[in-house]
Amino acid sequence: MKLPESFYQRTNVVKIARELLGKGLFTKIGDVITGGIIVETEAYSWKERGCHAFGARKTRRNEVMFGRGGHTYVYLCYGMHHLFNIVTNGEDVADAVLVRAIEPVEGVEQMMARRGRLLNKFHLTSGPGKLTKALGIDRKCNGKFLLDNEIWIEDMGQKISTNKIETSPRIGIDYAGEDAKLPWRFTIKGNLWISK
DNA sequence: GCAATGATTTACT
DNA sequence: GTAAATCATTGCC
Repeated sequence: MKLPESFYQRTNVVKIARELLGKGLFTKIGDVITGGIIVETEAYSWKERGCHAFGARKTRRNEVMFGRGGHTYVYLCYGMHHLFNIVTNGEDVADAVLVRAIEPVEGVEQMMARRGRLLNKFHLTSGPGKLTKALGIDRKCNGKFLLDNEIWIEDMGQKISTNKIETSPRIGIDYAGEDAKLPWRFTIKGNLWISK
């Protein structure tokens, strides 16, 4: 069952990031469905420097973050990796959740083929750039609605208890100064697909 | 118009 | 452990 629009449109992006753990992320591209369980997320808000929309600075790249919650924000980093975000909150509030890692469930063969067959399965989706490649997400997927049938999030009926959730500072945003220390990264304790 | 750079991954010294 | 790959977006000229 897909998560309802109202899930994304709540105002607390940190809480949404935590609740997304254990949910299923799926894509259907060229009639092939691939996806898995979300095991690692990070929250971003326009109120802090780590976010592209810091200070409510609206540009063509990040404008989708200013839309209503429930859309995707896909962006190319380091010239070769796509990063997948989920827009949250209401119109004109630029908050988003970065999905950093999933545990493969659906279409594993297809994901291996996309990533190249030389890898062991723990490297398949254990990082933000890797999971987008495995799921076939690229910048053409920017701005998709999560209740359509190309990219969506499902409630897997799986509940992650609070003591299974680990919080830590976000990764790769040293330039954000003090904001880089915010404990806005969430992982499922002990899961093997979490990025290092 | 143009140069600088990043929410990363991979391979190599 | 460190460096190269590689390009859309950004911000300044």
